Amino acid sequence: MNDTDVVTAWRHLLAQHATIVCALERELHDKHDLGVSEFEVLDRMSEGDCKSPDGKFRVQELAECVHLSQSALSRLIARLERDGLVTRALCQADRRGIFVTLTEKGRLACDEARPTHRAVLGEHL
Amino acid sequence: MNDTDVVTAWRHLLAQHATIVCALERELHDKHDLGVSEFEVLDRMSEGDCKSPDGKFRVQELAECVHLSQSALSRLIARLERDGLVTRALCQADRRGIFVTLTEKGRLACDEARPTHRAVLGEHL
DNA sequence: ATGCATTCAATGCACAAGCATTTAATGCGT
DNA sequence: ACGCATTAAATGCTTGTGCATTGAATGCAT
Repeated sequence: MNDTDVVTAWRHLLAQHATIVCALERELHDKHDLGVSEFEVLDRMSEGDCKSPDGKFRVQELAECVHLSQSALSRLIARLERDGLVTRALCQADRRGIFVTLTEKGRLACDEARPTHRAVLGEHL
Repeated sequence: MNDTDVVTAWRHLLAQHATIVCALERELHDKHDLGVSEFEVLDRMSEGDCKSPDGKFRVQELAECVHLSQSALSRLIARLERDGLVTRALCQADRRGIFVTLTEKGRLACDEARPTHRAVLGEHL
């Protein structure tokens, strides 16, 4: 793969990313009052992905899942908690860590938003 | 393409994007004191891409090129101008618009950074 | 047991991005 | 010629992000 091809591929990736993120942001925000990253986190949690061996969610792991920094995810979780979509609970085993859990409201919001999410992706992929 | 495949493809795209942007940001910043968007704009200009029919660069067109909003690009251009990499000049034909031009310093900076940029892309694509 | 390095999450801070608005210039219709 | 809608770019404002730091808890070595 020569330089020109690499650059072409990269620009294609950038364009796709920009288009889709932008479309998702609009749709998810308008119809479900959710940001892309917010939905991504909820979606991962509802799948039981990024789970600790003990079965709950740690900030660190969720962060890697959605390609955000630890601090960004800390604040994102704070927003989700403020909106009642997740709860933060102390982890007794290691009291430095916290467990993040989907609330019923959170699971519901995610389930409602998922079709929109999938539809937008379907249009563009 | 079913839902699962679409989501898999999307997550792959997100992961690639995050990894590459992150790597580019680090390398370009450390070695050339440039951000990813900054380089992208300089690179496009050095190619003569995103050009007006009359042969100069308008903010609007550059913005579309690099998938940024008009306001974001306005400020980006301001930063590049502050650093002496581009100049803004009034457009006599339509004095609402401005022409953005690469300076010699800008062209040089871009030429120096390009190998780094291509190398990072090569590693990840 | 005590000290020290390490780890997890939260926070202060700086900065880039988008939206909405503003300012200036243009073109069009009457 | 005048007003009015339109367009280009800049700017005020808010928000999300990352880096660096902090604070608390842990584990390990002595």
